[in-house]
Amino acid sequence: MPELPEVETIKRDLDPLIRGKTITAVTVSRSTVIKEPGVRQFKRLLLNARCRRIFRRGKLLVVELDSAAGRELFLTVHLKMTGQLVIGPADPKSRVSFHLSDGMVLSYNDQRALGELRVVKDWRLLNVVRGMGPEPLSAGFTAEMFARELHGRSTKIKPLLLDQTFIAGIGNIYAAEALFLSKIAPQRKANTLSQSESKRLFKNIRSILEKAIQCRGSSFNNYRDGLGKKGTFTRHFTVYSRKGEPCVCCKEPIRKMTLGGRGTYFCAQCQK
DNA sequence: AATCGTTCCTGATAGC
DNA sequence: TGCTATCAGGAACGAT
Repeated sequence: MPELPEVETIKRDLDPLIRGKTITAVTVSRSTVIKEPGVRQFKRLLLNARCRRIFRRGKLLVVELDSAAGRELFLTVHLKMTGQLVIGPADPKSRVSFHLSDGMVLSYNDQRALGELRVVKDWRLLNVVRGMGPEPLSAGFTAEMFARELHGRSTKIKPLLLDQTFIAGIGNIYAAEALFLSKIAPQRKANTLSQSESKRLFKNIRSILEKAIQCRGSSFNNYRDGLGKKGTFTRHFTVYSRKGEPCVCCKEPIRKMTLGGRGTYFCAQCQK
């Protein structure tokens, strides 16, 4: 599932390739992924629009455009579980295709069609963006801020890390990996973490996200980067999807439980 | 505020 | 072997 490192990789791949390009055609084969406005309007607004840049906020991709009418527009893409945004030759499996002025095609692929595409005047007004928590890798977000926020919460730490209004961009894989690296049990209440545990978790969230970005993401199921290639962080998983396999640290079998409705992998021996 | 269930969706797979 | 029920989960939403 695309989380911050995967979405960041896509953003970095696509940005230099779409800058200044004009959208010459939009084809839609699965209209339900287009959430706003209607499909006709969606196509009309994007036709002959010019791409300025693409950026990321949390797990959301945002393409900044100048419309044919000279207005500022934003195409937002949330990949959810199986979404892919890939530039290259036309892809017959795509749900939505954006044909570009240089002959390349930006394809939105999505096996399960849970993703969401929008064209909006102001991306900051989207529900998913309003109230979104801090970017874990931004310089303005400090270990002290993180510790203070944890202190005020009585909810379990692992579901809290998945809460996008608490911190942006972390999903099921990196929450599990960061907690293992920090030796913190996923069911611990956030406000029971000591200062040193909070600080350790903060640092490890950053290091795991940075390392995953270096690896161009985790292709656990069907994630692909902006050029259609797999990421390699999957081979660095310590707990995620490793139920029954020996812990890399103590050899105890990795366990799986459900927390907040999500599969949660952990080592009962190492994580306290 | 925290927690739970429901919805969306389709391919992989566990279990009979 | 072959079928079917279950599972995977990001996020919004409503109920408790």
